[in-house]
Amino acid sequence: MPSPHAPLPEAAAPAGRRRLTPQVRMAQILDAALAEFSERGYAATTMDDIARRSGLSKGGLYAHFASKDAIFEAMLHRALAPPEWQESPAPPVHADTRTFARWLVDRLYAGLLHRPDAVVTLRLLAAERGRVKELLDLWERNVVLPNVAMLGDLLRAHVAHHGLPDGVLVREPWLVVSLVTHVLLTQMILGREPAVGLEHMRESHVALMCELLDPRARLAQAK
Amino acid sequence: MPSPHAPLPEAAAPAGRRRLTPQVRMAQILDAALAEFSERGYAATTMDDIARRSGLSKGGLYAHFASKDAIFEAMLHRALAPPEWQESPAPPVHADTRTFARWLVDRLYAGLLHRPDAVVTLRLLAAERGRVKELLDLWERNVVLPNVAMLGDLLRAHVAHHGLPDGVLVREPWLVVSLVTHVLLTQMILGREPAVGLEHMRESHVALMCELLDPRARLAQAK
Amino acid sequence: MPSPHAPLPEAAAPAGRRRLTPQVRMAQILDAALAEFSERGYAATTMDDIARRSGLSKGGLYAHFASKDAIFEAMLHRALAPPEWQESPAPPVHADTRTFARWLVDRLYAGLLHRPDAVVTLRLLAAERGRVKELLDLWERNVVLPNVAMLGDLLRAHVAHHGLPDGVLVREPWLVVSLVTHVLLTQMILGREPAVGLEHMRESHVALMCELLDPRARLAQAK
Amino acid sequence: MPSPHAPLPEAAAPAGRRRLTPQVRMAQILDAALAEFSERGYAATTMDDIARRSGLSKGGLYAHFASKDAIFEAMLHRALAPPEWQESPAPPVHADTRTFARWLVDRLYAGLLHRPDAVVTLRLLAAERGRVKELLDLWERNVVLPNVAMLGDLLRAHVAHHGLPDGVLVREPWLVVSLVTHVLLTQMILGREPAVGLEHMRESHVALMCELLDPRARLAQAK
DNA sequence: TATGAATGAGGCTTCATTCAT
DNA sequence: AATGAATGAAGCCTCATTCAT
Repeated sequence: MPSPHAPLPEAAAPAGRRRLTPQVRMAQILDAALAEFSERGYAATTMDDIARRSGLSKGGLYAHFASKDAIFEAMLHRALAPPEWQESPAPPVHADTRTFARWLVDRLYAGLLHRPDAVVTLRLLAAERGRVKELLDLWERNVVLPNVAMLGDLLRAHVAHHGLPDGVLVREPWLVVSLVTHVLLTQMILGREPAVGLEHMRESHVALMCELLDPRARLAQAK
Repeated sequence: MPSPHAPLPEAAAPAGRRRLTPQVRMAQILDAALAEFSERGYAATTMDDIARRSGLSKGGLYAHFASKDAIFEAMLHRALAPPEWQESPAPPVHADTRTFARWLVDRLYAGLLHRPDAVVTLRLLAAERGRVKELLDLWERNVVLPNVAMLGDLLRAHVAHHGLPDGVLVREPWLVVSLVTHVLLTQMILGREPAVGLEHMRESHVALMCELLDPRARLAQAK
Repeated sequence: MPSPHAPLPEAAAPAGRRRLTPQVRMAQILDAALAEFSERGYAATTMDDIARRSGLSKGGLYAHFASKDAIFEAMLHRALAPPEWQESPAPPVHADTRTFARWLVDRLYAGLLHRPDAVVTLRLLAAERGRVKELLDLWERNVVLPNVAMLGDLLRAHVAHHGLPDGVLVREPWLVVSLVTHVLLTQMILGREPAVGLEHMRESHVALMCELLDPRARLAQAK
Repeated sequence: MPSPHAPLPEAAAPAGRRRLTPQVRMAQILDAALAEFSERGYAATTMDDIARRSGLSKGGLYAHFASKDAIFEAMLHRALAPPEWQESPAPPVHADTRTFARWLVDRLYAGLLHRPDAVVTLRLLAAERGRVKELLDLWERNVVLPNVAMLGDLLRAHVAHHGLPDGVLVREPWLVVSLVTHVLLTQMILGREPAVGLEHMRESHVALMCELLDPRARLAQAK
């Protein structure tokens, strides 16, 4: 496929123009749309931008989507689809607290911070909030709340199994999520990881969770 | 939304050509700009929107600002100016931990969550990040980092005064900020307070800080 | 005014969306541009004027030219392209002086005064001089100077062949050009031919050249 | 008077604001107008340009002229006013031909080429021809034609006095004007003197006139 | 399906002119 | 007389969308 920027020598056009299946084309378009929308926002992104990045002409987009808005919506629908949790191994609820905390933190980082699309999508959601109200509600109901609930179940199970003292963290599992949102916000706004480094932050988060879940161990250690 | 910068009731603007001092006009324009930009984003906001809301004709804006971009930048400059910390009373470093924690949390909530402009501005920063890179760096250096540093000083002072055990929170004061960013993100993206309510969240935050700062009290209480 | 570049009768443009090849469209646009620019000047000509005259919508122009300025420049480039001298018959250098002089004057008149575009273009060049400096230099180097040089060659050849006395005209061939610029200026400024009439002026020019080239014949005649 | 570009420190404003007589002010404005209009043309010149150059505010212009067009017209009226010929010394009609020719050429150069305003004004006339039709007619009747007529008188007187042979130049005095228009056109379009230099051209013009007026002298000299 | 010329609405900006001061 | 904020009408240009090919 000739790059859209090349002056395209007429003779170089291959005999058979690439004809892709609609599914592949639409995926290409949505990829391009995510990249472009997240770089410039909805209003500042033109159909030409998307067309160019997906290797199509402007008019060609309309063979697959009815409008710019339709592309945007389809793109977000795909990006906000609930991730597959099933394939993950069983959570080490019965392991020692440090192992358990590290596993939890790793899950959160993997789901939110290590996926480039996640930050990009959140940025778009914040920017175009007015355009996608109902999609946001859907996402909260289907993705956010269930995940927080599951988090609570895991925490309760771990505390019960080890006979750890009660604490806010167990009663308010969203506080765990709260921890990583700092990194998220930094990336959303400053566009880069916090200065201290992701690895350092993860260690701090694990340590914090350990202190909260097992204060006795901390006091014993502090002696 | 009553902007904190505009003491003028908008309803008082009468018809007819009214000449105001540039200072007043510019403040009006920036107020209008903040409101409009944060509703629709930079690209989707028109000069007509801003003009209408500031009670001016479209052309009239150009007597005060050279371009749409100049308005945007001036607006953010004003919004990101370091707030006045001096007027606040002395932090109760020597008070008991709960009082100290509540004071800290209150400060954070007051500075970030209870000001309507703060969320709105953060949303704009996330959306138009590419447009205001250098402003963001400035803001981080002049506002964010100093505040985090001051937070660390306060925490260390409190812990030292009361002979509390060492912990992550003291070593990594940004974790405290981390707590409220969850609310911030929720407001940025969902456009409303978390379902559990701000008051409830504040209590949880205070409790969490107490647990982290004074684990002995928690264990004693848990008996 | 039928442009020499547009073989298309303008009246044939029907309503409805008509797609033409870019070459044809661009020629139409440049024709329209020349007509409009020369009527009102660059600044006072609107894209709507050009669009209307080329049978296109305003936006349509931008499918072919990036800006008003690009149209202007392309139009002048075309207008200032060196004319085709090759097709003309061999200059009658060896004929008698009157025939030779008449041939030279005819060439100048044909090249400068009888082409409606020439005056119009010169007017534009004078008016928008600041906008097209480098184009002017190019034109002088590629068109004006070579033509003056060729003029000198012809004059020298004629004088040598007939054994005529030396004179300023042969040493300074630009004086020949000088003769017709009066008409040019009149047309540029007054917008019409001089009151005495083009035909009369041509006769005067021929006579003047004869007097200068062959003073002996004049004196013989004057007796 | 504070420069319009300076940020004007309020306190620095001198006690008495300069109040000029209307005549002086209007002359200043017309000077500024000529300079600005000739640099950019009518449409591209703004009232602000003129105001700035005449040391006035935009609104101030309207205290003296009713509109932009009124300024333009007044400026041209002043520029096209017939020059004062009376003060010049008597033409050396009875001197030898070379002296007479040089005097004539000098007059033309002084009147047209050595006055910077003349070229500038002609450029404006060519550019804004449509705007000033009737002014142009007036100028032709009152300035151009009388001067050409006077030229004819002088030539006839000189030829008669010296018994020189009849020739086109005497019958068609506009041919003399024709000579200098080449320089005029060059300056109008290329914005600079011809490459060969003004002095050289003047000598050539004088020589040409001598050849035309007195062919016998030329032939005698050529022997 | 795909292309890209074409449309038309609308956005940013300029500027002649007005007018309160 | 003079200032300069303010208006309103264009003007240049962009872009989502349509449609002939």
